[in-house]
This record gives sequence, structure tokens and C-alpha cells, in this order.
Amino acid sequence: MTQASKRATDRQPPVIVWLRDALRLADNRALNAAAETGQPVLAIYVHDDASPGVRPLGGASRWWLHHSLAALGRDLAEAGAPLKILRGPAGRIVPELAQQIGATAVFWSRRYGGSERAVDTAIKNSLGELGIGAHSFNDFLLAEPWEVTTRSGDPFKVFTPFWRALRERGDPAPPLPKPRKLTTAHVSLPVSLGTATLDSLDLLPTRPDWAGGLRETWTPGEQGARDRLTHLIRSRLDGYAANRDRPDLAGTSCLSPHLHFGEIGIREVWHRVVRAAADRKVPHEDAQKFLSELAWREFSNHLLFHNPDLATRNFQPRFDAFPWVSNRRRVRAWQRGKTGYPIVDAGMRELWHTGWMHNRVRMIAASFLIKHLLTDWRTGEAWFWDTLVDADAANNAASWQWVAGSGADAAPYFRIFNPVLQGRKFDPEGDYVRRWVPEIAKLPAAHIHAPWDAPPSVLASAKLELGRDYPERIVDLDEGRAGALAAFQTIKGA
DNA sequence: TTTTGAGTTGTTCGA
DNA sequence: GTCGAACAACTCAAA
Repeated sequence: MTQASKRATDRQPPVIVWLRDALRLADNRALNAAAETGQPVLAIYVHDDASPGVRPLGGASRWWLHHSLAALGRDLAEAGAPLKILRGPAGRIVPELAQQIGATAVFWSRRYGGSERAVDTAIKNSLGELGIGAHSFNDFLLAEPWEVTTRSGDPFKVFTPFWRALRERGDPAPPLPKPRKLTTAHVSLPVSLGTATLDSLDLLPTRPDWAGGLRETWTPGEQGARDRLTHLIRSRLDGYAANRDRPDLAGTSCLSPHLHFGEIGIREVWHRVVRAAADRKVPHEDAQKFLSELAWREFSNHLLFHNPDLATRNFQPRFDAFPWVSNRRRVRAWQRGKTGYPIVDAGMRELWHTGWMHNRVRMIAASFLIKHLLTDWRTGEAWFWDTLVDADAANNAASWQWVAGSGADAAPYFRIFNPVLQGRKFDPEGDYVRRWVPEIAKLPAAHIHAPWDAPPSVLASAKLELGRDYPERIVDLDEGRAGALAAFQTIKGA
């Protein structure tokens, strides 16, 4: 750029790109549109823990957000538009900031939760009154939730027809490249707008620092996300349909936290998988299976958009009368991985250590909490919200309701996972359990999923005494199952 | 409007 | 050990 044209750019009024759930540079339509104005770009992140109704982030999400923002800040600085961090109610901060720096427009990627949409609508109105442009984009979903409807124009409530309708729309638009150049907006931000630094947001745990397991498991940020996708396509997609159910094999994509924070765009994921299948680098069936998993994420957002209180209210109102049981001792045993059922405990400890749990094990652990312990699904939803790095308002709520049977297209009441059978089926050698429940690691595969049935000689040679080295079962499986069936009887036909 | 086929992920029981 | 049926009836989506 010549000196003259640089001065010309400096004289131009800036635009703002407000980054929220699309913490990346590539395939970011909001960022791209801001760049294409040719005006200087001010990139901001607003840490909003003040707007009413916006659910506070869980601990694991806060850890991820810190590192994701750090990575985004580095990438943006390199691209020429350093990230500014602000703290406070977005509804006040964004319009005031735009007005004070003389911005002509604000760009952002859409969000789909009820309170988030309320905030965004209010801001759009405020900006409109100030004569400032407000431009929002879809950077999170394959299709907008309102674009996929039944023939009669209603939202879908069953996955399969939803997926069919989504598929009939064809491939999403190809992903956009990173903006070629961004011009820095040289503005000074008044402290009254809540200027902050990443560290001052206090997102990281300190006393105690429990994030060691997260650090060794994850690389937040756009590069880490793209590496995961590459690894998926090169190494995990072949055989994905079968292996994804095996917690001992690491057969899942592990993209969920990256997708949640928008470190990689859904359009890029879709197109790279489709292309790999077209080039016969991965089997068609495996690629289709993976795409259908993306469609579940899509379906969850569809449900959340049309049911903003999905995380707190039974989708099926008859569940309002369900006789949930409160038992803090048992819930605590579940949370800490001390139920006495190895596959459940392994999953809950994996979650505690890494901020993530294998999908199959999530179902087993959730089914156990809901059906064997008769705990209200919202208790489990809240625990996952706090401990998962991929905690997502749509996926978390829809999935818990699915297991409970209270959701859309939910599991039938009689589907009660037996943790012993599930363990034997999906962790046949017991390797997953051995990794996370080391105190029973010496048990042979034949007994590792049901230590209480092991003969005394086997327990002795594994140096294992139940009740001392590993908890006794907190509930009997047959009684738990019978209790669940009886409880579900009470709301039948309600 | 009415009808019809279908609906992610399981377990148990009895032949 | 294997296999099919039962476990409820209901709601959804589309013809």
C-alpha cells in the first residue's frame, strides 16, 4: 500500500466485526463482509456475563474460550486487525462503541439460543436508530433453522425426515478463504466501554488448577481445529461407522468443541469430507455416517431455535409429572465416577479429566443417571454444561432430553442401557475402563465390566477388594431397571 | 381430510 | 448359543 492510499484508508470510517461463536478467520462471512467494505476493521469480542438470561459458561468452556481467544488474537493480529476484548452487557457496549468510534456498520455471525437472539435483536434495533448498519450472517449451521421445514411449513420433530430435507437442499456454499487483507482501525477505546484484556477475564482455573488434563488433550484455535479435521479424514473416517461406537478405539472426530466455538466452519468440514469421499479416499458409507452426525448437530439447533427453553423444560409436557428422585449422595457418586459400574465411572472420569466424553459412553452414563437413579435429566445436563469443553446449548439439551425420553424423536422408555452389556459390547477388552479406572486395571476382560461377579480368586490376584479399592455398586441393576419402568408407567398416557 | 408407514444408539425372555 | 418377539402407544410426515 502506498503512503497516500494508507492515509486515505485511515481517513475512512471503520466498521466493526463482532466475533462471538465464529472464532476463526476462514469461512467467516461476517469477517469477510467487513473486510470487503475496504474500510478499516475493528475486531471485538465482548465477554458478556451481564445480559439477563444468558447462561454463564461452565468451567471447562471458560478454559477453552481463553485459549481460543488467545489463538484468534494471534491470527487476527497477523492478518492486520488485532482483537479488542471488552467486558459487559453487549446490548449497551456494542451500539455505544459503534457510535463513539464513528463506525458505519457492525457485522456478526448469527446465534440461535433464545436469550442470545433477544440480545442481538435489541442491538440491531439500537444500531438502526443510530443509522449504523447491522449485518448478520450464518457461520454456524448448514442451513438456517427456519429454512428447513416440513411440506406444511412446520419445524421438524423427527430426525430422519429432517435429515432428508436437509440433504435435498444439496451441498452448502463452499467455504470462503481467509480475508486477504484487513486494515487496522486505529481507534482508542474509552474505559467506560469495558475495555479488558484476556487475562482480566479470569477464564482460567487457578486454585486449584484442574486444567492439566485439558491441556494435554486439546489444542484450541483454528489451527488445532483444522488439524483435527485433517486427522479425521486421513485416519478415522475409514471405518468410522463402526469405530465411532468404540470408546477404546478413538474413532470419533473430536471436532465438537472446535465446532462449538466456531474455530472451524461447518461448511469447510462438510466439503472436505464430501470431497474425500468423491475422491474415494474414504468409503462412501463412512462419510455418510459422519455427515449424518453433523446433521444431528443441525437438528439440535433446529429444536433449540424453535424451543428456546430446551435446556430447562420438557419437550414433552407429560414429563412434567415424572416422579424424579433426589439423592445427592448418588448423584455425587455419578459425578465423581464412583458408581461401582466401570464403564459409567470410566466415562465420568474421562469427562472430569479431559473435559470430554466419548459419545457412546455419554449415552450409557446419562441413561444410568436418569433411569437407574431416576435423577431429573436437568441435573445431568447442568453437570455436563459445567464440565464439557464442547458444552453446547443445543446439543447438550437435546441429547439429555433424548435419553430421558422427554425430547423430540426421543428414545423409547424401555430403552434402558445395561452398563455391563454395553461395556462388553463396545469396550470388549476393557481397555477404555483400564485407562480411566486404574484400580481395577488388573482384572481380566471377562470380569472388568462386572467386578462384583468375579470369583474371589480373580479379585485376589487383581489385588482388588470391592468397597475398599473400588466402590460397591450404588444401585442394583435389576432394581434400577424395574424402578425406571414403574416410574415411566406413572406418566403413560398423561 | 384421512390414511399409512415409520421412528439413532436396547434388553429380556422364551423357544 | 441364537433368534425373534415383546416392551405402548403415539406422533410425525407425507401421500
